[in-house]
Amino acid sequence: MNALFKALNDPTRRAILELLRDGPRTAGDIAEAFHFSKPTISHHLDLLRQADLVTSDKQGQFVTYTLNMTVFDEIIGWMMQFKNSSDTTTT
Amino acid sequence: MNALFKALNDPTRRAILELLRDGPRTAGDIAEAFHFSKPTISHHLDLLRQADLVTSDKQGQFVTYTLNMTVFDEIIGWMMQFKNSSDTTTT
DNA sequence: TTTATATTTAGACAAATATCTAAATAAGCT
DNA sequence: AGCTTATTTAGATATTTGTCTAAATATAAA
Repeated sequence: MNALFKALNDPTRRAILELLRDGPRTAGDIAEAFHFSKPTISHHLDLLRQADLVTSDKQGQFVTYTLNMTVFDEIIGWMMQFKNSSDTTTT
Repeated sequence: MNALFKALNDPTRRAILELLRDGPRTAGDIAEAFHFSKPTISHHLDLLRQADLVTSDKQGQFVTYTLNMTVFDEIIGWMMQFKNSSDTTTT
């Protein structure tokens, strides 16, 4: 949970997730989409991977990153716990 | 959105939110629930307020903090955008 | 085997963050 | 007015974070 919120607490990393929403991308392609150095993007990808928000897969020289959507359920669940806290109505 | 994720990126602040789930609390009551100084908790409450996750209301000497649940919809909405990214089925 | 390409690792550094103590502010009480 | 209680503000400090350049690693191609 800690790694998850940590990973989400950066606009570049959130933008990377939004980019991956359109499909998997190689590290190089992701780096080209931003005005940061490749090592910087590599570091961001590492944090996203630590949070399990993305998976990586090496094919030859290329490393492809893919969005892992299952984790979002965890956060949504955490959020939901607040939504209904003082709401006693039944729909 | 930035202030929101920033506020959520700290275990103490998330614990404060969970505490407020059971109802409003004064700054002092919240501080007592943690092993940090009052100024530290005051600062955390400030960040939560900046993110609009809580509201504060001064009654005499006491400041009561209340969970603001409407903001959670914003995050849940952001999350949902990922859940359905590669899901083309219509329910 | 040398060269080129893709990516990560290492190390440095400035900026942001979480925490503390001391002091300031504000309200209530005697 | 003076004292007490509740909370915030100010300033200091150690840690974490985001970024960079240079170097290392790994794969492919010639």
